[in-house]
Amino acid sequence: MLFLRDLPRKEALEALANHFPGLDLDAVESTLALLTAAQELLEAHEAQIQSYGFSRGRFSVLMLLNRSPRGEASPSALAKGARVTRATITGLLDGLEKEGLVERIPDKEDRRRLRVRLTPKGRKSLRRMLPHHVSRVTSLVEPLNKKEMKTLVRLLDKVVQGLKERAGK
Amino acid sequence: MLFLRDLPRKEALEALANHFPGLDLDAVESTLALLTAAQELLEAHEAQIQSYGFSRGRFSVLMLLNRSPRGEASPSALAKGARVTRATITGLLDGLEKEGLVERIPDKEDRRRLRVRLTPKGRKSLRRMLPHHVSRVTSLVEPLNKKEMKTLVRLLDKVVQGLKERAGK
DNA sequence: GCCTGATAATTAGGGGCCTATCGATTTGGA
DNA sequence: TCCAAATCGATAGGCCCCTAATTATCAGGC
Repeated sequence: MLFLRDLPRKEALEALANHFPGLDLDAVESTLALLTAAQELLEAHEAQIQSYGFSRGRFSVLMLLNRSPRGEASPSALAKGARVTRATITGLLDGLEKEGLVERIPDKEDRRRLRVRLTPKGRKSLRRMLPHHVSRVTSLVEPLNKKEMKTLVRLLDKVVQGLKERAGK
Repeated sequence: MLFLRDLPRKEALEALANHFPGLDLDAVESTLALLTAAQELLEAHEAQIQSYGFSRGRFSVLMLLNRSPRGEASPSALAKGARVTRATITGLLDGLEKEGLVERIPDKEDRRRLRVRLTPKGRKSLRRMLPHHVSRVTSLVEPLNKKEMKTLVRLLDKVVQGLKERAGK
């Protein structure tokens, strides 16, 4: 962020233009809009998840399990899916297990492994919040009509694509 | 997030449609694109800040100070600007002070207060990274042409506006 | 059948952020 | 004038996430 979010956008731009003459103000403005929107969206999303009483990490684990074949997955797979380290998964599972939402089952084929499984309570908990969650999340784009939605997807894909291409510096 | 990011978008949508018949798939798709993009953008941004050796919080504090009248601000003001609590600012200032980038100065008018000031070293540190930061951040929207930028701003503003309206439940 | 190296999950320790609370100070109304 | 409420920064304790190291197990080459 350029940390100008608190200023009216116009002033923010002028402030920047003063410090960095030759800046493409349209680019700055859209960047600002982009990053600000990104932050607001994720904050809103996080707040919603917390309203169910879960942290983002725990919610991720539950969602991933819910989607897996038999409501089961290895900690490593969960780590990959939730985009956190295996160490973090250990902690998340500790919490979820203590709440009785998941259980750890030793794997007899490979004794290094565990299988993590949703308990009935965990499944129930998910079933209670999922419909609300989906409808709530989906309502994010409610202000847009179909055509605008498609345009938004296209433009965001472009930006993200550029991000990935530039990732290798 | 609906935690379908790892699936090809088409499959993700079908998976959802199975569980929630009657869902507006266009809305889901754009929501998915929106949240995914938001996360990727913020992650890239965070990574960039960390490449300067700062946490997001510390970077915020420096940026806010850099913009204030005499490179000074109260901890409370910094908390508001950086969108963290005063408790968090205390910790961030501890770190920045230890690195010699800011200093805490007692306020003689109101002895509850402090003034936090950029040290010359802090100022120098900012000057070194700011141009790079601005150009790098701005390059996010490089893949878009002017018209697309304006469209993106308009659509994102709509979404964020809707977010705020819905904030009061 | 062993050793070497990979892989699984955990542990240890750290940073960032939070809420709740505290002690000091200022302020404003009776 | 005085006292209750508000405000300021700091502290305590908790959760989430990280990296690095640890322990247990497995797999492949000899």
